[in-house]
Amino acid sequence: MAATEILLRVRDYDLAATLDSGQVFRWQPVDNYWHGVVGQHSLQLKQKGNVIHATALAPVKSSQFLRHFLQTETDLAAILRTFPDDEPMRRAVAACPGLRLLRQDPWECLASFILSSTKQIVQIRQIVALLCERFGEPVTQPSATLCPSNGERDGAGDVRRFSFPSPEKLAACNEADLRACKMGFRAPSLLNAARQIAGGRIDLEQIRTLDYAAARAELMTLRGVGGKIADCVLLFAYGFDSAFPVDVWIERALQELYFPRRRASAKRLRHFAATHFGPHAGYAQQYLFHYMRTKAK
DNA sequence: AGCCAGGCTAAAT
DNA sequence: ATTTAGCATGGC
Repeated sequence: MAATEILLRVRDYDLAATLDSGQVFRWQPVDNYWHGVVGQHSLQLKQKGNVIHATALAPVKSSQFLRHFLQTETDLAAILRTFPDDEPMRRAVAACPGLRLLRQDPWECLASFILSSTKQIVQIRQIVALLCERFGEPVTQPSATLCPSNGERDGAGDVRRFSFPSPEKLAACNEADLRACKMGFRAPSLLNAARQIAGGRIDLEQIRTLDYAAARAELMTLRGVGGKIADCVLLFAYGFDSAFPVDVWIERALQELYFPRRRASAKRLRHFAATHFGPHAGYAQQYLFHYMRTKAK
């Protein structure tokens, strides 16, 4: 099969940490490469120093989609300079200096985070993988060496991959179809979101044109989408850098790192988060999240 | 066995 | 205006 090699020069970039940081759920390390899918492109990525090597398993016209997804032209140093100069932030950045935010497709991001509530990241990955296998389109040609007995790997150890299922595809499902992907009580929320979007009642492209507050309110009209999930989508898919998703890890981080003496209410923590971290608060959030998750182990 | 997991919603203070 | 069960499922 024809493949395309893409080389991207980067600086201040930690590809592995970024793909494994809980903002995306479909990338896995296989033999020194990260395997994943961006849109309809099946990709293998690896970083050597300041170069990211990408192999697209089918021909691509331009590397633009990949540079956009990876945000390789974002000046990370400039963003880090806007962070508050305090001890917790310095420690969080020092723990992973090349951690980045990606720029995801809004629907994939929204759907994935609807599935994320009270799930561990490993389980979110499993649910999303099942959803894509069942309802996505194959993005790699199943080869003659494909072993149907396990349905996943061919002779070279490669993994069959699928696009993320479209809203229309999921809108045509019923709740039981989705529950079969182990998503439990999240199934009706995902189904509703798919139908709202497929039916044009929510326009994910139009949300780009709104300001942060309006975009957030629009996403939160969806059942199963509260402030945290809306902020994840605004940050990871639309690039609203001021969005600061507050989950259990971040709540713990703020409490332990910034209010170690007294117990702070959830409201106080949210207010602190919204005012303390500056115009790229979302990046700061990602550093704190990564710091808390890695220092625990 | 029981608790908790990148939450949200509706009900109860 | 805040706090608290219930919600599926799986890993430990």
